[in-house]
Amino acid sequence: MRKTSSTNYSNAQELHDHCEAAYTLSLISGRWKLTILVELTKGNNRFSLLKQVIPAITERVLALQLGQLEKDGLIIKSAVQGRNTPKNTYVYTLTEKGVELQTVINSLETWGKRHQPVT
Amino acid sequence: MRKTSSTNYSNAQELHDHCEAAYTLSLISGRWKLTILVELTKGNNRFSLLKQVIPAITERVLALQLGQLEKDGLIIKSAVQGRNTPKNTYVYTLTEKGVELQTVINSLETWGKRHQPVT
DNA sequence: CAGAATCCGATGCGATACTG
DNA sequence: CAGTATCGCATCGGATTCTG
Repeated sequence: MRKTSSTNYSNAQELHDHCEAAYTLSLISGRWKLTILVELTKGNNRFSLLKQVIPAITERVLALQLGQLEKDGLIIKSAVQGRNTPKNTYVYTLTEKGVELQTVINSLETWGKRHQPVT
Repeated sequence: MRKTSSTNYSNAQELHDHCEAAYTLSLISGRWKLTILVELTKGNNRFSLLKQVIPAITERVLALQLGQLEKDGLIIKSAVQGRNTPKNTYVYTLTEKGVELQTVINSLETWGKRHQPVT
């Protein structure tokens, strides 16, 4: 439920409408989104797998960010047919859009490697 | 004044420490930072100029984001010597790090151009 | 297995008014 | 000119508990 009337909202909206970079940025701005995308490319494509490899994330937030990534068309959630255990199992896969984000992530990473202050 | 004890904070910290991409992302994640960086490359390098070309931003937020960009070493703020009007005038210029961010911004923009749904 | 529900603290951004 | 101070609302992310 968004307050579509707030200046906050409309500012963001307008920004995304005429600045492609800002739009792209908004899709990957979430604490765990980059991590999730990376893990998906590694093949960790189920909810429980993601939880395992990203221990610090809570189920709530994982579900939240997966939902946003799906809504934004970066990933697809599909049900898995288990023959004898047809339970609620899903796999998350990257879409074409999601795969092409790799380029962006790479450039973020390259810049970070060059300029992140040593800790 | 940060609550360095919160999980929220430490999660972010650790993420930035071992994921270069997330670190880079954090530096440009602010509603107006991309816009500011772009305007700086165009030569709109003073506080009042930035206000003019980005009418929707408030002075508070402009000062805030300029401060963060400076703290992160992306821009430098330097005083200007007016001969007869040596008032408080400053120019903001991109550092080497800031200039090299252009590559990243370009890739964000390229992706956005290809994939942003038409409105 | 894959979440939904509820609660809450931390942060972000906008509005307005004031200042060296 | 270039901010700072105070306020208030909205969003984000974490903790915990419950469910089809």
